Amino acid sequence: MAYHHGSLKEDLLAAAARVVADRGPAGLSLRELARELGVTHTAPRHHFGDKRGVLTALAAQGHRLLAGRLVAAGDDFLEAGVAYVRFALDHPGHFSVMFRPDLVDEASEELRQARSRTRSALLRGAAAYAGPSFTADASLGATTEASGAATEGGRGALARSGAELPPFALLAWSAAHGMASLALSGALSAMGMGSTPEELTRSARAGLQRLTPP
Amino acid sequence: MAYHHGSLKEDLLAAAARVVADRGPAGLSLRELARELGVTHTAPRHHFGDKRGVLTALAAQGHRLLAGRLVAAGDDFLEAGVAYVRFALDHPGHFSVMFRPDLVDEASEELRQARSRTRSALLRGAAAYAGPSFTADASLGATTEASGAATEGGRGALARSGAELPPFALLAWSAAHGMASLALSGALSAMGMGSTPEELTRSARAGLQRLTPP
DNA sequence: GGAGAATCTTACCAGCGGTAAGTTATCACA
DNA sequence: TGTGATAACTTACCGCTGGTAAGATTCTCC
Repeated sequence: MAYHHGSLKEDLLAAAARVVADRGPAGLSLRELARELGVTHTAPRHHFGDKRGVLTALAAQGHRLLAGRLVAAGDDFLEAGVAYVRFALDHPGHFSVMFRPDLVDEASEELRQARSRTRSALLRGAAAYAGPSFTADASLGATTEASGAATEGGRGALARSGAELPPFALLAWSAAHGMASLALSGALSAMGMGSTPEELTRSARAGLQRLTPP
Repeated sequence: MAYHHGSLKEDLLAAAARVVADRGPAGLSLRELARELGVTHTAPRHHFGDKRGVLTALAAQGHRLLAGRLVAAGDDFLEAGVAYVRFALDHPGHFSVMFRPDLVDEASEELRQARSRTRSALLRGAAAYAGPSFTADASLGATTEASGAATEGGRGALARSGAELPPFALLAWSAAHGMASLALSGALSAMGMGSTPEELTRSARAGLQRLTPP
């Protein structure tokens, strides 16, 4: 066994995603991860600092993935919502830490940047749906990795002032988020409302269609 | 100090709700709770078995409270949604374990009964909104504590088959759940969309109003 | 007042996250 | 080519946690 693992950082992240996916963030043990990868339990510390660091990196990676999917859905509000749900089902490990500020390092610059992309994509979708009265910044740069922190200048009213996010947009985001959360946590089945991913996708689309812009 | 604490079970539950409310389920330490109440760390075991047992009791208590509020909101679909969000904000400790089957003891009869009340209340609200084409059982018995397990007979189509919950109802529940979750986890503020409880309540009402029944 | 059950304690175990200090490999550069 | 700096990883330790087993104390009720 080589002293240098080679790709410990990536492997740790991938293993963490897998474990979090089926045991939740609380069920993650750095020592177990390290054992699995054949290193001692202090090796991860070098790359991520501590457990919080691992979850932070996972969240950032997730935000980059999600933002990419939302942008790929284009200006279609419905498809963006569906894409949100599908992302959660496809990457449950990432999803379950992405919107949990209590679990991550809020000071992480990597996380802030990644999260800002998701935020922009969400606002852009809402703006497109709401019509010309709201305008979001078009230059979201969803694919450039090292694009630096998003600048606040040159944005539309919607993108600039989050607090004034129109209720329908907040509700739509909440709906997609809630549906994904309920499904992933197993609450849907526990409440006797089991659904396959396919049914859930259909329900999301059908439900969002009943939501009218202001 | 008396050997018998007197109300250890209730006190433990109340303390647990408080701790979970501001540190999450993972941040709960039975030992810390026991210290706080002046007993040794094995005392809780007698009442709840283990940590999972505490969270299970908390979830069951929460479901009874929530079901009560939903029933109190009557057949008004909008108000039920708003009540859902308000409940989450009022009882964050309870709420954060109620829809997390991974954290509780699924075999608990107390939990099953409590959860069944919430389920009935949710379905009843959806049925009332959807109109006479869907009918939910009227005898939900939301106040009788020892009513026993809900019988499956004599229910309307909506209440009987959860999988066929109409998309708009699932979306509405998801929206209320998602909004509450995002607010409680701090994700709303983290994404730059901070909202006070009052704003959130208004947004929930305004958003749900944009949702049309089939 | 005595039997039995409920309630709580003492003593112990393995596992976890985290820190400090030391070892080994790789890489940049003379 | 070799050497010094740095990155990558290890060993050894700490306190805390949840959980179990076995025992002590108090209450209940006949």
